[in-house]
Amino acid sequence: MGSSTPVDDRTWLFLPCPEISRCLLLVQMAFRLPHLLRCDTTNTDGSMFRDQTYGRHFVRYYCTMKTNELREAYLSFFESKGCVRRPSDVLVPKDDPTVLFTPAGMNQFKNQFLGIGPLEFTKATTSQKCLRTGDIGNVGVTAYHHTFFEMLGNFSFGDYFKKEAIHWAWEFLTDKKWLGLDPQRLKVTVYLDDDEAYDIWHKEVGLSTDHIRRDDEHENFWPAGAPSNGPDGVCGPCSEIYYYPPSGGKEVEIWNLVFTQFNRVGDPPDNLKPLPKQNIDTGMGLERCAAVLQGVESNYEIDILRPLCEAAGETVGKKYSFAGPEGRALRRIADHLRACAFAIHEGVAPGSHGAEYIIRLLLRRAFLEGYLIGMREPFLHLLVPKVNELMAVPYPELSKTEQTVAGTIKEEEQHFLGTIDRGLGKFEKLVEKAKSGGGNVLPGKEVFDLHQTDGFILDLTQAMAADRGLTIDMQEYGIAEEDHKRKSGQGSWGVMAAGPLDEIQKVVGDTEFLAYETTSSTAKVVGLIVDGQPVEVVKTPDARVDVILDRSPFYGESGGQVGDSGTLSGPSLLVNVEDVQKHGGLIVHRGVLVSGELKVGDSVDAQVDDERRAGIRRAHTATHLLHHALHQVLGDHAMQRGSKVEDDQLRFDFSHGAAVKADELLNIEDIVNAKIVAGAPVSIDYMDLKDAKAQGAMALFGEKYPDRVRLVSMGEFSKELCGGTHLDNTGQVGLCKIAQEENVAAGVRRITAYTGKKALDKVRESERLLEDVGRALKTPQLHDLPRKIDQLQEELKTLRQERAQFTKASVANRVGELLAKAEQVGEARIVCIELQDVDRDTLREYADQLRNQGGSIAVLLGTTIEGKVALLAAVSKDLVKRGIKAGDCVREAAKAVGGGGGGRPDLAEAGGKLPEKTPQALEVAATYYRNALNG
RNA sequence: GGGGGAUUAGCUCAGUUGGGAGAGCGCUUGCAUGGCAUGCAAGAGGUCAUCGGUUCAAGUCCGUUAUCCUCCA
Repeated sequence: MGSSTPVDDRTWLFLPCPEISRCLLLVQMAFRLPHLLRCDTTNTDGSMFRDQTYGRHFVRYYCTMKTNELREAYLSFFESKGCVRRPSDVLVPKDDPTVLFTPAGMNQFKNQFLGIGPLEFTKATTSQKCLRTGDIGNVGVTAYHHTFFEMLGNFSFGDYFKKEAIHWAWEFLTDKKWLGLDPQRLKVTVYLDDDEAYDIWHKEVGLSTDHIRRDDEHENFWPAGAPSNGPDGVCGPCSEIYYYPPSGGKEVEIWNLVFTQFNRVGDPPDNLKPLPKQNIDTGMGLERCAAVLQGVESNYEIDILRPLCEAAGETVGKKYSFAGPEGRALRRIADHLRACAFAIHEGVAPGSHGAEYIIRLLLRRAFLEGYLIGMREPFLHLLVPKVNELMAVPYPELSKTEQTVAGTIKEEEQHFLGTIDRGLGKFEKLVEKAKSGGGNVLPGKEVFDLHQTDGFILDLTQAMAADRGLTIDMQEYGIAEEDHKRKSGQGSWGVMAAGPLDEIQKVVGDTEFLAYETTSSTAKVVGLIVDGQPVEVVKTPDARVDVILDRSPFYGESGGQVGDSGTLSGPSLLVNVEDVQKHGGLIVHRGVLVSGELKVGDSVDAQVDDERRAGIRRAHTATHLLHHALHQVLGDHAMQRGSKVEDDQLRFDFSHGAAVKADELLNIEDIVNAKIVAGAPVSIDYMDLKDAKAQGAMALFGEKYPDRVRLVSMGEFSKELCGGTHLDNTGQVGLCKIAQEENVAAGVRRITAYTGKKALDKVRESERLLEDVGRALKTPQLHDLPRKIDQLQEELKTLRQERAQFTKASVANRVGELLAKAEQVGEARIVCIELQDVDRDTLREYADQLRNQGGSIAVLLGTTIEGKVALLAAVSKDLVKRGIKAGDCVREAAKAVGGGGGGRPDLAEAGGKLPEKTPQALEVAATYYRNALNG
């Protein structure tokens, strides 16, 4: 490729081009790319470029608008319009149960759109990292599909509306100071009857009518099709902006302006009620727009993605080119890996549930692309540094978790290789079966079963089947898949609609939060909810009720700390509060009405269960000590990944690649308890987030923090951002006992520990258990127990062996006698007798020895075991050949003792419930054998 | 959150309609063999994960618990 390099760190981009003069080419390129800085068709020595990807003639160029610059330009443009620049929300929202991943820029502003809570600003702009898996099949195939992408957005909460949104979008796209795109290449759409938007585009912006199209509710309404099909809630028409590339390729939707102006209530007609406050929600795909500005045909060719595709190619040993045979696979690897790296960075490791499962799926699909190319060892993790390098400008924090993320990915890759390995055996059997049946189709049901139980992704099975000239019955597969989906139960995503709690909050505002200062106070009831509906009064005894107070000493579950419990009381009124949750700024007391009645407006005494709160405080402070100890013993990578703090017990998840060794665990426990004994003071300070970080405070990646944070410090060794309730001094924890260490997801370990009273209880419990065992084994010296148990087991084994030998010997003694007394029918003998004090094994031993020594022989033995009859029939091989069947015999005989049985022709067993009838059963058997031998 | 599956010898795994617990590798011993993954023979090694149920009889059928794998949302 060309020898000269760009003047700064800009990356050359490449396009095929016709063989034309350099001058003409420059004009053409300048026309295409408003930000073109430099372009070339030849090397400095005048020779033509040669490249297998782009052919003989291509142009090499670079332009000012790198993706990072576009992102920055967008944000500063809207800042200049008065929007507040907000950081990207986390990719995996922890406090929004309606989504697994942030799907769009507006997600972090849900409450502002719904009018819940205070408005710190009325317009905002963001570049939001998003993850969607709905179109995963298209990723790598089309030019524009991603799972992970960034969305540029500007938002208005009752501030500016259509006019500004449209004008600003146009200004940013076409003004030479900003993107400077050719207006002739832009066309827009509006919703069918949105004349307001149409007129702004046509009359104010000056777009000619052939550049404006009206589209229906499925194309130009949010949510799509909402007027006819719902869901209920806020909605509105959209206006989309399309770019028509000079290459004549397909148009690209680069910007969608959503005008949320309605609240949908029920089905048409007249179901769209105007909202009192109108909002703006716009989204511009960063990668798409970058592709337009950089003059490339696909998002995967832009400066922050193409190098990743190329790096992916290198790790699998293939050269990446867009149209090359591995192009699609490498793009998928690049896309999925980017998504996984970001999610894992935020602490969502591959797992079996929720978001964690999606990440596992993405990672496995990415790995599979490499596997099908021929990779048989982990390779994805090698690309993590490349992702971080390309995304370092907007997300510098990625570098801090690089090792953990790469390690987690590597572990999952190895894990998946193991899964593939295990499934291969079953797959081979399927192939065998299909081929031996003469067919070349694998049954869909069994292929799905392979997928469902062994994680064999369909693509893999298909590829491997194709290698052997087999296909899969996809229709049957589809049926099995549907069936599984139905059985495993489909949950529905919540839609964006305000619930009764939001209504209450709009009226009364946030609950005043007293939990840091006190555990009891008087308060006024400002809202009651029963069965999800707001009510004015509750008087049914035992009714479950959610109570909202104007102020509350209760701590609502958050930051891993469980909600308080306690009571709300008044004259002749008692509500048991069992759980307390936070909903936005509200504290929701979930409880049961024990007595009296509760009305909105009532004054109540709110009393937190002090003892339980004290236990929670012990556990929470101990959690910080544990976090500190983990860093000391395991290293700084042992970052918190989640926690659950309860009454004197805690669960702490952290990243660590391997099981924590026993001695490490002891060491951790020692450090925690040393810090407890040290009695370090616990202090709480409020400060700006950046100051706290400057002090080295530990914060969770992927957690959203407000600008003012609460810093919890213990002595000089621990500083964490935390909203929980803590002790005044670490000494008050008393004791911390680690109970368990386990694996929860790839690269994530969990420690369970107890504090205070429960720690003591746990120790006592195991002591008592040991003492019980010692008593049972008559070993008062507990340290003798392991030896005692070994000794007893050895003894038991020896006795069993001796007994078996003894039985064998005693059987041998009697067999001769039994044979001597046996009934003779021709050449054969019949032995039908009852034995005393023998078990089933001994009966078999008799039968074996009788057959070994008795030549042609038919046997039926009976005995009584635990009040029930046991019968065993045996027939020597020569008699079996004559058609005498032990199974038939024993079945007949069993009827006489009220039972049934069966077995093989040479040996069969049966039982019955009537021991006193055993002689009759023996007679039935003898008769059966006689008849059979004579017949 | 829900679904499917697994758990049998030290290891890897078979085990049909319920009727006598198996193979390969490894281990021990003996014999053969001057050498590499040597050959032959014998042997040891099992709470069939757990607890309960059905049955005359459960590794096998049903349920519980634990651990692991896996899928769906």
